[in-house]
Amino acid sequence: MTLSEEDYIKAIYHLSKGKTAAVSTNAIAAQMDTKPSSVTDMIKKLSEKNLVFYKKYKGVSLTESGSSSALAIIRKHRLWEVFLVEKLDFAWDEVHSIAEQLEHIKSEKLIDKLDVYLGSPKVDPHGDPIPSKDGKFKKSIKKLVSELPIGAAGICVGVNDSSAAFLKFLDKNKIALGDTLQILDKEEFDGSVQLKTSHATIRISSQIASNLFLEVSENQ
Amino acid sequence: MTLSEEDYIKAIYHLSKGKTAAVSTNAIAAQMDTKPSSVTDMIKKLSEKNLVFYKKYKGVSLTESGSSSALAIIRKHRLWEVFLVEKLDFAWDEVHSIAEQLEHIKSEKLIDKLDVYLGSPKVDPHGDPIPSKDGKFKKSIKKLVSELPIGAAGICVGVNDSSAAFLKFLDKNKIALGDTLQILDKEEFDGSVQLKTSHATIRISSQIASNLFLEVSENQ
DNA sequence: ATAATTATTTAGACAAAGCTAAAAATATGT
DNA sequence: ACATATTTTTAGCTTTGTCTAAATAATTAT
Ligand SMILES: [Mn+2]
Ligand SMILES: [Mn+2]
Ligand SMILES: [Mn+2]
Ligand SMILES: [Mn+2]
Repeated sequence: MTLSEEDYIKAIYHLSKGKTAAVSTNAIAAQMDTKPSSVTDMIKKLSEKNLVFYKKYKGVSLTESGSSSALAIIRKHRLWEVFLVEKLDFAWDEVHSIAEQLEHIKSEKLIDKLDVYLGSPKVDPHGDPIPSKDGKFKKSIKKLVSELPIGAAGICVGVNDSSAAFLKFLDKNKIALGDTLQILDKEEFDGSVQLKTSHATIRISSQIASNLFLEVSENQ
Repeated sequence: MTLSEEDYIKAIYHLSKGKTAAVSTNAIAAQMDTKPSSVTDMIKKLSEKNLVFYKKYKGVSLTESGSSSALAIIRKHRLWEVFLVEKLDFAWDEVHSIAEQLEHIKSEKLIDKLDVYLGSPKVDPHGDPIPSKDGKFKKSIKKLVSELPIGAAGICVGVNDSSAAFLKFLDKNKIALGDTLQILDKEEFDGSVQLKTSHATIRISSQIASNLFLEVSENQ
């Protein structure tokens, strides 16, 4: 598989995650920041290699083989992210683009040894689960503050929008990665949320609430 | 610079190291395991980008810019090799092909942090020097046993030929990476060498002697 | 000084991955 | 149901990096 094929397979995986329907050409083009015509070309190639099911005009979905390839790439991506943050001291919002490159390094032994070296982590620095070597992982336990019910608590593991303005807001309110946060109240009218942080109780707007991810315990 | 351009620049660097003459098209083709016509094509592109001096039929040599690019890639290659051996516990003869991929990852910050994490090593696992960020390094102090005079001693840092047969020979004679070896005598007739190892005094053939690298102190 | 050999370059082709513009299929609104 | 809009595909072109075969330059041998 070429680097580009790997990125397409990964994009298709992420787009079909959750949903059951086939993924559309335009959706892939948007995700990959490329043109629909290029996507059609690539889809044909992936179909030829039995990585996707493809019916003209009917969208695309991963085969068994495509799905396990996607999981292998995601495993590499997230293990490298852990390495960058834990060992090289990168900030969690700097590692994605580097891991986007490292995920394509070809050596099974390298990933096995990296996994051992990192202590076989189960989640990456953004709270996303790391698939095991055979492609299994706990279903995502990462939720937006806006999706959680009153009373729910969790560990802050990431943001949707990592703009400077938003990160500044978190800083000002002393919210950091790893902090435990609890939802005290939700205002139905405007979607604002009353949040208990490690330092204070604050009220955040619905925009903020739908940008902040918490890792919550399994049964939420 | 593309991955392929980087590999060509590195090959030209290695081929012109030591020698003053320009590097020939055929030499590059042999080193890169490709065809001379492909080399000519690539050389034109590199020349266009001012990475090499090129005169038709007269060979090629690196410009200042080409040379510093080569050193940056070599720095990355060797730092990753140190990482693989020191941190991931790879054997020194397994790391080259993986580093051949890792050397192309683009992120200055990544290499700076990797360097710090490894304690700014000065040599790679094969005894080759690691250029500093600004492209400086001690000239190679790695010599073949066959090139050294009687009396010289050094640390075993590598082999030319890593065939199973040769590695088996080293194993049988209890010669390992990091061992100190000393040349006790050289036979002019057949080039064989009497060698003091950590465990015994042995006689090695000229083939062996020209396959075994020692790191010797600067003034040898 | 020629002739033969070797090295290098050119010409033309191909596969991968992308693009634009146009055509065809599907979906939507009235 | 039909016209309009949207989505998807096709056709044709570009760039990068490779190849083979042929042409040309440089070197070596007689
Ligand atoms: Mn990628
Ligand atoms: Mn991640
Ligand atoms: Mn390389
Ligand atoms: Mn090395």
